[in-house]
Amino acid sequence: MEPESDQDVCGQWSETLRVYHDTSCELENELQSLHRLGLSEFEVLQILSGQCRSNDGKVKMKDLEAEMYLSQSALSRTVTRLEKAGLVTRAACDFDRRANFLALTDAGRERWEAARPTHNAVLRKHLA
Amino acid sequence: MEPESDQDVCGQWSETLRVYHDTSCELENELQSLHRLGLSEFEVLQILSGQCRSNDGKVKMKDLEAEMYLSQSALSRTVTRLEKAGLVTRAACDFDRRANFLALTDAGRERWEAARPTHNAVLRKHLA
DNA sequence: TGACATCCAATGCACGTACATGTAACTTGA
DNA sequence: TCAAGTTACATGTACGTGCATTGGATGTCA
Repeated sequence: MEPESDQDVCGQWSETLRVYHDTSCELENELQSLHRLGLSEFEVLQILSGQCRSNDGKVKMKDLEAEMYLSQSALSRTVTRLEKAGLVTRAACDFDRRANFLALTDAGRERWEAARPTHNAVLRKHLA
Repeated sequence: MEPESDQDVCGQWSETLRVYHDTSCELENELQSLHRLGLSEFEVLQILSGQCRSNDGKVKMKDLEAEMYLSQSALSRTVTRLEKAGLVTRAACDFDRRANFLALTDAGRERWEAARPTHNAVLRKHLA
């Protein structure tokens, strides 16, 4: 907890920028070219897959939003793209008809499982 | 150099995402509201100021591009915005008329010096 | 010199994101 | 019970970015 100079934090920020840009750029390219998925699309599939915290296969938009660095509107459109691609389904919630339950389709789970090794490989390459 | 599990790299990546998004989001907001500067605009001013590596006050677009995580086209437009705002000047290079020399105007240096404390404060807050 | 490749920067275009707003559904309190 | 406030999600709009292409300048080599 010693005080840090401006140079220190500046250098730390540069390093963060480097890692972030290099990694997310390659993630974007690899996921897009190998699996036709944008990075935030992959991240939605990842969460819906139950990989992070267990779920019964259904996740509300609000919960999804809380786990992602994406605005509500961007998330809405991302899910729309995934829905049009047949990878997720929107289902109305019986108890609160404002809310949507999202779930992976079979195709969605297959696509995610196919893309996961690619995602992990890039992370290993840049962070290991 | 021990092998890292998928969980390890995944957690590391989550942490990087958190730091990156929290920090750059607040940088963007603070610089915009207090100094009418976007983050990449500030970064251009920062480099032109000679803060990083010394320069004679003139920097070529290509050199700028090499120091930023921004495409050539995005950089070209960013500089156009700064030029329209009267913060930088484009000057043709005598020796290579393909190249542009960029330089801060007085207003550009003033804006950068005003914004620098804001930038540093946000970095300290998130990285210290 | 001339023909062709390479390089620098600008621009048309498509796309993803954030902000502001709209719409419908739920909640609260008198 | 109903009006006002709140919440969930979608959508209009503006904007910054990347990719592909263009135009002009420089380099290369025969």
